[in-house]
Amino acid sequence: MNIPQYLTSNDIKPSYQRIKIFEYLYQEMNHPTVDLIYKTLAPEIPTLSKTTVYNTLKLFVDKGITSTVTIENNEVRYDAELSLHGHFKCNICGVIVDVPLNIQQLKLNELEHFKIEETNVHLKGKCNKCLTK
Amino acid sequence: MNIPQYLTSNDIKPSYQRIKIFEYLYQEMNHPTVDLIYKTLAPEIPTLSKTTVYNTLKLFVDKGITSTVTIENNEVRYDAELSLHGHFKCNICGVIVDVPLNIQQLKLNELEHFKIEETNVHLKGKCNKCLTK
DNA sequence: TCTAAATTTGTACTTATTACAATTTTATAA
DNA sequence: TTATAAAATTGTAATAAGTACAAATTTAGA
Repeated sequence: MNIPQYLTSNDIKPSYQRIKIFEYLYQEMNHPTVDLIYKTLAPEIPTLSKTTVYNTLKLFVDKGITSTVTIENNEVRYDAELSLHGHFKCNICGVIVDVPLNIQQLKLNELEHFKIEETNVHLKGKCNKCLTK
Repeated sequence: MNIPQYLTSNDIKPSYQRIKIFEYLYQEMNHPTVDLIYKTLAPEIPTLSKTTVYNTLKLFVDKGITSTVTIENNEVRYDAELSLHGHFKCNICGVIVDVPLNIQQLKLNELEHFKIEETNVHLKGKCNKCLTK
């Protein structure tokens, strides 16, 4: 994955900050919060501002290369994985894992005449690791 | 539905405020925010405090007679409907409608050894009403 | 190199929610 | 009925995520 090229092809000028932020999202795939992104990147980008992180993620979302995960109501998380999938969050260790989803599974008669533009599936509980401890 | 009795049977003392707040939730079924509950009830309960609305909803959630709907990340909504269901929010008019769900539809092999304690399905798009305008 | 546009940054502001102490109400026992 | 303790409610202050916006910096083109 050539990130500058990927950004350019999505109508985003590949500035240093944008490349670094997308690189982090894409390589970690850890559904980070703005705060985690900021705290992780600030040491290597000493001038980084949290506003830039907010601005950049908003841009990524607008351009369609990142989606938001609102599995908790007091923080937004970000995800560079674009295929349809849900999320499971472990209430013990806090890890968020992707869950493959078949959209067909959710097709519902009740919404036949509705236009569904966004599908979010959020599961919570205890992950395998924490259960076997 | 006898609300005082219902609250009592769920280990909640049926104070005037609690009865009124639950009554609103249960009768309107409109997935209100704290703010909407407060603004709606304040005229009939002049001494009502927003903190009481927060406290009361937290109590309802703890006791299991209300659930939260985090379909938007900047506000929590509340729901007195306890059966498993999802939510659809219209991006135009803002209405939130319940969507029946079959849990079986979501059973996923990937989470076989996970313990799922909560399932949230949030859909967004345009409702029938707004589409035909 | 100069200039305009785009980007980044820092500060102030907004707003949902929480913390907490003071007040009020309720329930109980003398 | 009255005194008292516990519970509930209230108001204010604090917290924290996110936004607004203007100033500073960087980038790109002439």
